[in-house]
Amino acid sequence: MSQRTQELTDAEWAIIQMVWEHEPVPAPTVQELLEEQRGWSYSTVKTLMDRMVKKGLLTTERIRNLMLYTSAITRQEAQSKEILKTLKRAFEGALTPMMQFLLESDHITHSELDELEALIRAKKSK
Amino acid sequence: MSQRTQELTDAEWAIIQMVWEHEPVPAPTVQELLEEQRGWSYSTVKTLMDRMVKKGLLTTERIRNLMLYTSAITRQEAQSKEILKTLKRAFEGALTPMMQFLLESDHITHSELDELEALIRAKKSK
DNA sequence: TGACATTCTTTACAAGTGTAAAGTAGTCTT
DNA sequence: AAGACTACTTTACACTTGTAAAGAATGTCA
Repeated sequence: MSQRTQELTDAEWAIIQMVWEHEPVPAPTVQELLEEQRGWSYSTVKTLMDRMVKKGLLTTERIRNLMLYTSAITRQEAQSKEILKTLKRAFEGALTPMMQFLLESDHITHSELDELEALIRAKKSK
Repeated sequence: MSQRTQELTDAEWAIIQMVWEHEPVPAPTVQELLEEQRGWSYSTVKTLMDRMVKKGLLTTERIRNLMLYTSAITRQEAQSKEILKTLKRAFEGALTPMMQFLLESDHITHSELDELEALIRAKKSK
């Protein structure tokens, strides 16, 4: 059980985000947190979370009758995996074209550009 | 049929990459091109491609007995969709953290950094 | 014209995903 | 102790995805 290098599905992303922010957290709380955003019923959330435990994405600890869920992978790990997937699939592994694409997409503000410039400069001087 | 704003699966990415590079292209050719990489049989490739037609990702044109496939979305559209998905899922829509993550992650070379810097500067002056 | 070869079509099937209803069990309140 | 809450468990079901075998149709060469 639980070979990690799993990919997260969309539903799993929604859930694990909440877990990262609130862990250790019981399923009902996660359901409430996602109510608005997704409109999932308790059953749905609980089912998803239990599947995630089986996959090794979350772990549980039982306190009396309450199950508390905790993430089993870090946000960084998950982000990294996700980005690499996109990089491989859509850009055939080439990082610069992907960055370029991001820059060119119109969703970037002037101040974000400044920030990035600073980041690059910092990176270069290292 | 064929509302577009579909996401591509992994198999679909593999196929459409070949289509972009060789279109208009018949299924057997795509199968040969992917033989090495994926080891898919003709049936598999053909099934996938026909599903993609149904989804509006590819179109076909029949010449006598040969079906030629052509992409119905551009590489840019697909890349954009893919990146936005990652951005939304994994970075809650925040572009700078994602770029930062990319910068900090792997082996960006010095010259790539230069390139990016230039891109940013160009973008800013626009 | 019959035998190959090539390509297309039909059908299938298991695993994974999104979604949840219904039933059960334990806890709290009066 | 009965009823009401709350949380957990079981079961289900349709749709998508990866994978392909088997059969049908068409074209080609001897």
